[in-house]
Amino acid sequence: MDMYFKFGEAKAGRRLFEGMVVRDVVSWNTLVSGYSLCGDVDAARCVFDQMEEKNLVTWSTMVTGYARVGKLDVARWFFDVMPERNVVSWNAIIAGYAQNDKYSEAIDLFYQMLEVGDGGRGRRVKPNDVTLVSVLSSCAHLGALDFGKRIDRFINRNKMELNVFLGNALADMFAKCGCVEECKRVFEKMRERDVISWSIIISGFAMYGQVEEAFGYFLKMLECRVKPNEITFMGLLSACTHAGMVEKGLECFNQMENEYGVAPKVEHYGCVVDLLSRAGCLNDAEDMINAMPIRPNAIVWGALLGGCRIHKDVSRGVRVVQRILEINSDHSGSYVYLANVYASMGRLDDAAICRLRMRDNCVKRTPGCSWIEVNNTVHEFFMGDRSHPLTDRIYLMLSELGTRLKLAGYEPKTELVVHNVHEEEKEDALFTHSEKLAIAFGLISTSHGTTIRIVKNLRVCIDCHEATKIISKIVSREIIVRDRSRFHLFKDGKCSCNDYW
DNA sequence: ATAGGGTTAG
Repeated sequence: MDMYFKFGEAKAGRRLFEGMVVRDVVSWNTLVSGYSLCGDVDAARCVFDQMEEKNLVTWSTMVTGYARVGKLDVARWFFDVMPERNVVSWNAIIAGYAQNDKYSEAIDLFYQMLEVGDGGRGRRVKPNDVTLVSVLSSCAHLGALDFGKRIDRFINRNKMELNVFLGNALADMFAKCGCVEECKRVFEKMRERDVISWSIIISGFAMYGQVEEAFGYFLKMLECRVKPNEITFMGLLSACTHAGMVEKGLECFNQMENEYGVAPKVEHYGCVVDLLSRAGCLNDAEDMINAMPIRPNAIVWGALLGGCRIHKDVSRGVRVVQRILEINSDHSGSYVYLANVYASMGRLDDAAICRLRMRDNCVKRTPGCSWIEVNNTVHEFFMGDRSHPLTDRIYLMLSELGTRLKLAGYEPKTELVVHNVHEEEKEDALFTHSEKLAIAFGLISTSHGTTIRIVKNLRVCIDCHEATKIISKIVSREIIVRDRSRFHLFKDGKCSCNDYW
């Protein structure tokens, strides 16, 4: 019966169930999980409501079913009211949160799992490898290295075997938390590796712009006769993008289909357009979009727009904005670009109209956010944020940094700030960027010489990048920033990205 | 027998 459901044959599964002479709770559960597997939670719920005898499995199935379709509140309700819970029920709800991008909540629940167990009789439930996979994946997304390291110690202390799932999750956590060497160590230690393991280590090196290592592992992967997939090639292509290696990237793009039989998807085109655009090959980038066999999305055009901004190609930029707004009228980057172009030409009225249009369409820019983990707590900062308990000391540190930065020759890069404020206000706006707040907090709350690790949701801005380089020198600290697509290692006044990002 | 897990451009 579950075979039918696995192949999406819900009706056949149901017919088989109807024909059964003796039905026990297991056959009912199979029916419920079958519907849930096909994505039809409502049907699963309907069966659930008809069942007279329910057990742990029935309840857990409902938790998974609702989580799978993104109805987390309902999943949580089932989890909260179920009469007893075992490790699988906990895993179901934790995975549900993690898979719906609620990483902090997933980790909170993991803590609760350790504390309360099944809730009813106070019996503790011990996490297993499946639990840790979801928790590690959440750490990876949050960049929560300290917490990830504790999970690593838990694995070692309990002598848990690094199976391919757990090993992959652990290696990916290290890669995404700024420790490629640890990622490598885990990868080498794993007894079994699949295409996902190889893709993780390749994109791990890609995030640091280490092309040689990324392609080195690609060659080893081929030697081990593991077939690369579309995600492996995303890793390789983004390695080329992060290092500005146009020729190698194009070669890789051509080979993926011709030699390895992996058809490029819109994501791969996006990556190559980004590669060409950053390098200033705007004609080639635009030609590539126009010749694509699949429909370009707003992200592909957005990559070209980014290049127009870097290389100040205004006329192409305005043309690209039109194409983006045709596809997605909510694209905040386009409005901001256009407004800045008008403003820089002195057409302030047009700039204002553009911003009004953005507001009328209720387009919101994603607010910049940075966070830093200190003593197992994640501290989050937004631009101009004054909500942190240590705000006074943070701003004191910021102004001290400001003075020392200017002495060291730093000049605020105000050109990209909105154009209707005074020069001094622009500088203030720059100086309270979330990234600088997080760095200032890191400086006052960690001991001298400690590496500061920041994670941010957007790409690092040019001014923060310049400022962070100098800060790393004047305070003699390594500062590691993970932005939305790569790592920057600031040390002694320089950044590992060589100012290419 | 029936429930739980990892990688993807901007």
